[in-house]
Amino acid sequence: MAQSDTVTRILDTAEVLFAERGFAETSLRNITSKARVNLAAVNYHFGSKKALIQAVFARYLDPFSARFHTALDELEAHYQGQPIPLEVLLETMATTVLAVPAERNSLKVFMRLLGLAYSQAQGHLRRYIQQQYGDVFTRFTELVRKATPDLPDAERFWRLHFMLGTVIFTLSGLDALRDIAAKDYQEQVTVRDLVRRLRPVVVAAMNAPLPAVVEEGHHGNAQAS
Amino acid sequence: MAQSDTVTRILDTAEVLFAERGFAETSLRNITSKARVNLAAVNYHFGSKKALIQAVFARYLDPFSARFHTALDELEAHYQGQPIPLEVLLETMATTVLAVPAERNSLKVFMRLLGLAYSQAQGHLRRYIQQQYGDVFTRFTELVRKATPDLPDAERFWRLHFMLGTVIFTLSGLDALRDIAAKDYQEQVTVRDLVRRLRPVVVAAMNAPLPAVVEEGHHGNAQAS
DNA sequence: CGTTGTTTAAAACACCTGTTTTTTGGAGGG
DNA sequence: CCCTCCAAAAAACAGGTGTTTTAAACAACG
Repeated sequence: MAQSDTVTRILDTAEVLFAERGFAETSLRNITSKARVNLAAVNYHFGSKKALIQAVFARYLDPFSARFHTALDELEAHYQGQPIPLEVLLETMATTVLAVPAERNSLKVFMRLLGLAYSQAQGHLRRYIQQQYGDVFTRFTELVRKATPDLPDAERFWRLHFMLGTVIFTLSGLDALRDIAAKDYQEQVTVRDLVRRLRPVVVAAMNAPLPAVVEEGHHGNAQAS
Repeated sequence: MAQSDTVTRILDTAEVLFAERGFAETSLRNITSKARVNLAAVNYHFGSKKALIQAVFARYLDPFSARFHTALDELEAHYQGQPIPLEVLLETMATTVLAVPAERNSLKVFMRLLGLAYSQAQGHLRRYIQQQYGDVFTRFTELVRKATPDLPDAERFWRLHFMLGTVIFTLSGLDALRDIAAKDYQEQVTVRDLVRRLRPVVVAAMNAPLPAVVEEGHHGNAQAS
């Protein structure tokens, strides 16, 4: 028991502290002291702080990836080659995301971590996630492509990322937003309530009319780099 | 010359490094050495690292706040009490955001900073921005309220934050996204191009149908804190 | 001229960082 | 029993952190 206990206690403590304060702002001593574990245990079991961070993510993303793959398998079997409606795809993804951390009641932590993965520079993390779980995302976007055949590829790409931003931004900053909302609207929102509000917004955004074509001629001081 | 030169050189260097690596990951020695300025100059001129961070933001947000107020003044004068259409409000905000850093060709930095302000914990920053520039945002949301009278207050609140997430997430992570997009779609996007794509999406999202009412009865294991 | 206040330079301060090494403890297996 | 193996504990390491202090340079003013 003593063996794995230390490892999971480190992971449990680390994910909470990371979610609360970010990676750079959380020291190994913060983690080990709160987990009542020796400082060297992190480097002993994980090798480095970077590896710890990746392990924290893997504990969420591995089950997510597995669940999502099987969910998509079932969808494809059910629709037998016909395009899966966009609403169904989005619903499936939402359900899977909500299901993964439900077992440990840590949906909030999971969302915060996702937000951090994108915002904190931490180049190694983005690379790790990309090459570890990129195929699930690729598979999903391919299904979305079949579901929205009228959308130009580039446009769909951007809109998917727009909506990714909406969801991650909202759910990862949920605590602060919830405080404001509760103060102004006497309403205690839950994550599931937010997902309910997000659904029509995301669908409408994906189905929005195409942007007006930009007039050629003076492609002026558009900022790059 | 020597007086203000040091200050602006610190600010110029700091904003770039902050945008690239975040606040905690950027040390004062990084800044001062790259700016070829003495280390103590930061604490001398700004007092602390926190104050430096706030000063970096103030240099963008002060002009933005001023410009946006006058732009809203003109809109209100033009529409004389009649509700200002949502598209006009959004367009005005976008124009103002784009106008502020255009003078120094630092739109990318501005966007990254906005993203960091929300994602990095840095409680002091959120508090500073809130109490320093909260009134502009309040004024804007009030105008949006008049522009969308059919939307329940809570729904509008959330949708505005959804769209805030979309914009900040997209524009602050623009470099990474641009790389992917360029690789897959042979398309070199500019910020202005993205804004053009964002416009119909945001409008459609704000005008999306209301979410289905949740069935009462079993308000089950919705996750909170 | 001397004095004053402001800016820069250099050094020191006290502390915290991730990581490594050394030492200790205690199960299994021969 | 001894001995190996693995985990934990304690200590040390080398370097970086924000901030403060001490010296020096320099302009402005009487």
